[in-house]
Amino acid sequence: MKKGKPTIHEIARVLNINSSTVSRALNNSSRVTQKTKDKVWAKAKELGYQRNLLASNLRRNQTNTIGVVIPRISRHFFSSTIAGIEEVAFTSGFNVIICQSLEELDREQRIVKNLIANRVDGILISVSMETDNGKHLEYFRDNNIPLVFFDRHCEDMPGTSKVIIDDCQAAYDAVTHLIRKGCKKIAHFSGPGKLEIYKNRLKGYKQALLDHQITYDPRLVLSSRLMEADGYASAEKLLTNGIDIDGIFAANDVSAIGAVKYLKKNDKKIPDDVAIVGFSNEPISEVIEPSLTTIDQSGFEIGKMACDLLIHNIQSGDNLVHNKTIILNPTLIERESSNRKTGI
Amino acid sequence: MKKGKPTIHEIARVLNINSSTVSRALNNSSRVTQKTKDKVWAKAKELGYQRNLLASNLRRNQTNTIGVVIPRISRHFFSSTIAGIEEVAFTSGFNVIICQSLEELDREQRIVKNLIANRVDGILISVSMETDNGKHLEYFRDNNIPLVFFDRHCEDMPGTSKVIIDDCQAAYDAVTHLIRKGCKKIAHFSGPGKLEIYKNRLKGYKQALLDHQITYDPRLVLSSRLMEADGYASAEKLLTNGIDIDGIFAANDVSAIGAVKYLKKNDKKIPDDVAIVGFSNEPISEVIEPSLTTIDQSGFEIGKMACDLLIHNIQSGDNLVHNKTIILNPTLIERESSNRKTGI
DNA sequence: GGATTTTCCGGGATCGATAGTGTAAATATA
DNA sequence: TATATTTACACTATCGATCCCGGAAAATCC
Repeated sequence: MKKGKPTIHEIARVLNINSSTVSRALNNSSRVTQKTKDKVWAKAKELGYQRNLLASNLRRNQTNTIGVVIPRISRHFFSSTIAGIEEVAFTSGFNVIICQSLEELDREQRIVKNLIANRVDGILISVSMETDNGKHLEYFRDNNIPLVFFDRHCEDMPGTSKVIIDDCQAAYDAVTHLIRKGCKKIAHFSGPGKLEIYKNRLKGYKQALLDHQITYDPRLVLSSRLMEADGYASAEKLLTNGIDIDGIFAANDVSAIGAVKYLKKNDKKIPDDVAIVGFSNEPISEVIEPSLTTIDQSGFEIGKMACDLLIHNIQSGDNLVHNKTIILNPTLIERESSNRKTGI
Repeated sequence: MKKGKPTIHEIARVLNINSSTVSRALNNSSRVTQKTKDKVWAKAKELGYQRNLLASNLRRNQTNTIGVVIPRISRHFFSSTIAGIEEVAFTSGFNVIICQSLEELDREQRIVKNLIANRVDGILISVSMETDNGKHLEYFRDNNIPLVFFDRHCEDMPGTSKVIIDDCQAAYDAVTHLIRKGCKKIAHFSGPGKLEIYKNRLKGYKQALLDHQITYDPRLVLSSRLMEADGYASAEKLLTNGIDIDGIFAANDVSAIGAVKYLKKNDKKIPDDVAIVGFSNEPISEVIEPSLTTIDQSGFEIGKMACDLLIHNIQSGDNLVHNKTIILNPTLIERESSNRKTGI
């Protein structure tokens, strides 16, 4: 007979008290007697009352929700960050909306608009490969809504917090590791040049070569979107063009695995003919044969720190805290794909 | 000087027209002149107006949002379903809220409550391993909010749509495949007995044995939460207890891989000593050595169909459609882990 | 016991957008 | 020109919860 969901007014009507009192009772306000609270709680349970968060959020002008924008959830690194984010968010009473850009700027822009329309209290974002500026994110700065980058960030937004890893150092370590293992001609699979993280990984690559008196050869750097097929194609391109290499540093594991597959298929020995280092420590990198040397980014930690920072910014309401950058130091995980006998 | 975000009233005030007209103009209603629309659009852009979905949703009593509850996004199967879900949802103008239960009933209940409070228009759910009844989901049925199960469903909710695979048949095929390859003593790694899908996989396992005159030995069925460590432990348990096996049918890939790791470590040959079949076709199953024979569930298709069904139910508002069950037929993918020479 | 403070609750406005109805102006018709 | 009809917008209530203000009742004090 009553079709709609019960509201506080419904409860108020039945109990013959005012709806404000019901609201206060449900919120456990000190301005209501325990006796009244009990009555209200009982009746609410009886009617199956469920607070309408739309109304509540509208009135309070806050949603207790944070938006998370990532390229794709199927990447282990990102699902780890989400796990970290959710852990922190949950204990602080925040909800999380997860959105995937699928590496498309267009989608990312739509998502961001939508999060704004949904009035999230803050946003955590790791931008897509197509994102070369933060124009679509300016709204947050202008409206004083906290935003924290993690991992992939925009260089044109200086006044923004971020939690990143030292990509340059990580790449430097990876390449140095290959050099120590005796590699002289190291190729680098890089991502879209727009992205800071790939620029920095390239920078680390170059610096490592420089510091070890190896001349930088631009033909050895191949840019792509770093999917498995890209890694496969890049390896193929190098070998079929007769470009001689004895090591590969790939900017992610997936492309490294593509290379592994090509090399194995063409009877190249890993690591003895070509040693390989990936990036991100995807679970698959441990299982593949040979297992892949890679850089562990500890996504879970990054997620936790980014979310901590964001919530802190939300709760302090203080823009002065906004500009905080946390740089984590990733660690090299040595596995078979670089385990040569022929070290220095 | 103006701190808050602009509203339609703000636009109305500036243009000296009524806010309803602004609303209608922004919604491109035919009840407003093009001239007025142009003015409103221009001013909205100028002020950086962003519609407040909270208010809009409250007023319209619909959110254009569907809630998705899955055990964990890091599982490839689930991230594929999400991709399918998002594709369909997006083209129909729906937003998606993704939530992970992390296989905990407690979390699942909280998530569901929260989705209700957020007034989602419908919900897609694949329940956690701890979920043995649908009590926390009754609200949807009672309030006529569409709900569609996919993959993991509750048997105690007969009047609910679901998109599932024929787990029994898939298991039957998998075990028959092992038998054809010459296995006589096939172990089965099963999940929590509460879940329909694991019951059905066990059923298919038993039926296949029966149909091929192999006696069912309860000692060969090991239940766990099917994590990698569980598979490892299960394999260890079988071998150290001196239980002789020559085949394993695992109810998911992750546990199968645990077994692979244990067996390789203990110098058992796969597939000649023990042949293995997993379930789900996780990407890792293709990469591991030996590559894993498994069942492909085509998560993307399941997600698309489930979302289609849900949106149809939402838009028709018709409870008669609710009870629709779609059963997909999964396919066996043969790889090295079951590729024995010693077939029948 | 009267005055003052405290306690507890009611009334009404409000958040921002939208739907239904009302009304003046514009247009069409006679 | 007077009337009927359409057009284009204004007005107002509403969604459900919350917050500020104020008033009556109860408790406290002198």
